[in-house]
Amino acid sequence: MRYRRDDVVARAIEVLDAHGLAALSMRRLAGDLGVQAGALYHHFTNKDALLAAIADEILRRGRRPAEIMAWDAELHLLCLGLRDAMRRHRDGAALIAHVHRADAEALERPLRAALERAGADADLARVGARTLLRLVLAHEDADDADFALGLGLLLDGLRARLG
Amino acid sequence: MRYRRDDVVARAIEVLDAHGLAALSMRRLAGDLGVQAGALYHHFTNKDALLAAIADEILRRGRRPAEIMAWDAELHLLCLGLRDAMRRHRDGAALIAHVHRADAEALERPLRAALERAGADADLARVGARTLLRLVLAHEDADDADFALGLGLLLDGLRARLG
DNA sequence: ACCTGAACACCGTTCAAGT
DNA sequence: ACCTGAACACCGTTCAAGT
Repeated sequence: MRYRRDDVVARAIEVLDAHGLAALSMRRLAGDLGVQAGALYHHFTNKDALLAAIADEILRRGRRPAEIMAWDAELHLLCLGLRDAMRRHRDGAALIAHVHRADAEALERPLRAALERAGADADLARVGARTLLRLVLAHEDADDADFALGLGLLLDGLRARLG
Repeated sequence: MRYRRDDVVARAIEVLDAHGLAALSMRRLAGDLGVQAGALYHHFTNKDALLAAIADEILRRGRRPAEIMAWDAELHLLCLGLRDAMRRHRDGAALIAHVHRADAEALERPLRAALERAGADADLARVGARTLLRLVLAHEDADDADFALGLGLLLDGLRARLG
């Protein structure tokens, strides 16, 4: 069989959903595709690059069109969207958290941008974005009420600084 | 050579500090001690148990005597203590975060207790403790000003609910 | 109580060579 | 462009047997 990069990502997401992140090894995925493990290195420079591509695809699928709204409502919606996207897949939060360690920038950018539009300075925008993102990643297993409570705590803190 | 459990933990912390969490394998640690890898399973049921013992020891070393103070000052101090303890070791935050995944309870308890003493109900105490802990783990690499800012955000949110 | 020796069932990664 | 075959240098874990 011959595959393109996107085929490999799609199959990797299937393995993830069916067997979890711990089972998603290069060898296992290759075996699933019916190719040798080394063949995957034609598509990705290493495993982290594959995981990043999976995270990209998961987040792309969960992306919704931007709307014009108040900054706190926007942050709320961004966090909910992120939470929904990652909860659609087994070990989604663990995967996103792993990728976030290597590239914090990409995930935090939309949150930071919303904070800056609300008048936050660079420091507050950066820290606020990071803290919100960590909150989302930390509460994957929490129910919606717990998540809303944690998010409310943080948004209150931000409101106290941004009016 | 013959070792006791505590010797192994102490040496593991040395390996951690010198070479990082990724290099801290059972085989490597055993080699460093001059024993076979299998010998470690006399002291720990598995690698996670070893990592938990390391985390315990790191946090034990960082523990300070309890003082009587306002709940928000106490939370502030607990978070600072946790941050200091884990920053004393290479990959300290990653190690604590890993152990926290398996046993969230132990690390969150003191934070939750402080929140309950402040009048928080069970939900707010649980979510507040978890969010604070995640904040500490998330900002290992941040400078003190960024950390203080993130912590301030959250404490403001808590103050708004607890008076 | 603590360790050896040896095995089992895995990993990620590289690379010359093939089509 | 994509894959094979085979190797390299590792993992965590188990367990009978030794002292």
